[in-house]
Amino acid sequence: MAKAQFDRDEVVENAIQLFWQHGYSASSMQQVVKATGLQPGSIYLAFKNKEGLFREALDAYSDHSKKRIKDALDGPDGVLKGICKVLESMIEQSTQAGYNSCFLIKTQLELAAEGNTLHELASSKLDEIEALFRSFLEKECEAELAQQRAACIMLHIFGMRVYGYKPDSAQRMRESLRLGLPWLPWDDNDER
Amino acid sequence: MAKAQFDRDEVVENAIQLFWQHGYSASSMQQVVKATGLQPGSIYLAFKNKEGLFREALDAYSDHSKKRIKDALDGPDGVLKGICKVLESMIEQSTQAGYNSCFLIKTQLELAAEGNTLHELASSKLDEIEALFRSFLEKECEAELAQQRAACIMLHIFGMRVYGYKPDSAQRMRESLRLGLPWLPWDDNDER
DNA sequence: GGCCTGCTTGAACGAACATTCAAGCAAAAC
DNA sequence: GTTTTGCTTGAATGTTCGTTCAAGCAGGCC
Repeated sequence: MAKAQFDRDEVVENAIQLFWQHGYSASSMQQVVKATGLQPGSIYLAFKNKEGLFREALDAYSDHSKKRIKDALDGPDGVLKGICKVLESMIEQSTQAGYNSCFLIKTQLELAAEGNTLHELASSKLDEIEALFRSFLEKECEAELAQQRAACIMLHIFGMRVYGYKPDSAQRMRESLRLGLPWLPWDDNDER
Repeated sequence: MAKAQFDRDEVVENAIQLFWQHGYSASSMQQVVKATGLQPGSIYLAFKNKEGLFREALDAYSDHSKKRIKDALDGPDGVLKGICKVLESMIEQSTQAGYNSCFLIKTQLELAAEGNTLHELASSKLDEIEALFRSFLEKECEAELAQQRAACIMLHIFGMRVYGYKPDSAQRMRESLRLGLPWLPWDDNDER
């Protein structure tokens, strides 16, 4: 018997790039074939169909995101400082050429029709990220406050993921974060 | 010569509903034909192509949005109170069945490829809305502060337009707004 | 060595896509 | 009343879509 001759993670990584950039509907299987280097038959055997590959790409993207957040919040400077770093890195991303918001948010908006399973998958992944912030915040304050603050963080993240398309918006976003999340230990040196 | 036998505004309004719900790529001309009641030939004569109709829909949606904001901020209770009302009405919208974020934001994210003219059109419309808030705020405070506050409002609006998909998020959004925009005259009676 | 198993290949499929255009038609112009 | 003008019709166009599948192929197993 022959084992799969491709690296599944690498294929999924390429799929993330394609789907993240163009969205679900605007990514054709022809583009997928080109981006992954696989032939149609191999893709359909390994992932069942376009939706299966997309689902796996969304999963992998979400895992990366959660890992990055966990690592930052588990870091030596503590939870609150870690949150600041995560938020600042998102601002940083928005200044780079080819900035593309967040794959989960784009998917949630694109496939927002009621009951669409990919929309719901993206929503649940975003919920998990909010739950992640909440669980870390519960080390710092009581449960209800932690939940409210996690929601407030998500609202600001969502805002930045859209506002980031505006050129030269980084400074404005930094100011807004300091105003909207005053309980975070902002470093004024960051505020160039 | 025969004049157009359809009501252009009505057609555009139907196009808004379709494109707003499904996005640009996932709306087929067949669906457009059904939604508008026009035959393909009439659509192509009147709007040139799918992109032309979409552009006109985006224009009309943006005009409606700006008008609603202007009316609220010109209202008898003053600019700041008007802003509160606009924001509260957005929270209200998110609680309704079939909630669908904001057409401009969805378009900006869906067609985010560098240089896409529809992406840029949506971006410029969002900029105009920010400029609208700024011009009204300049009646209340100095220019630089007005600009910063307008940006902060937009960030919160963007956040709500995404966070609103989460069930039962209305109360959390109200709290976040009061915390993030403390210079607005919030009515505690609204805070059920 | 010869069979089996299961991945790979890529041409082919029907369906759906955006768009076109010749023919039909009705109101305006004279 | 006749001609002209320009919107409407809807079948047809060529392309691209997601997906399938028979044939090819190569390592694992006896």
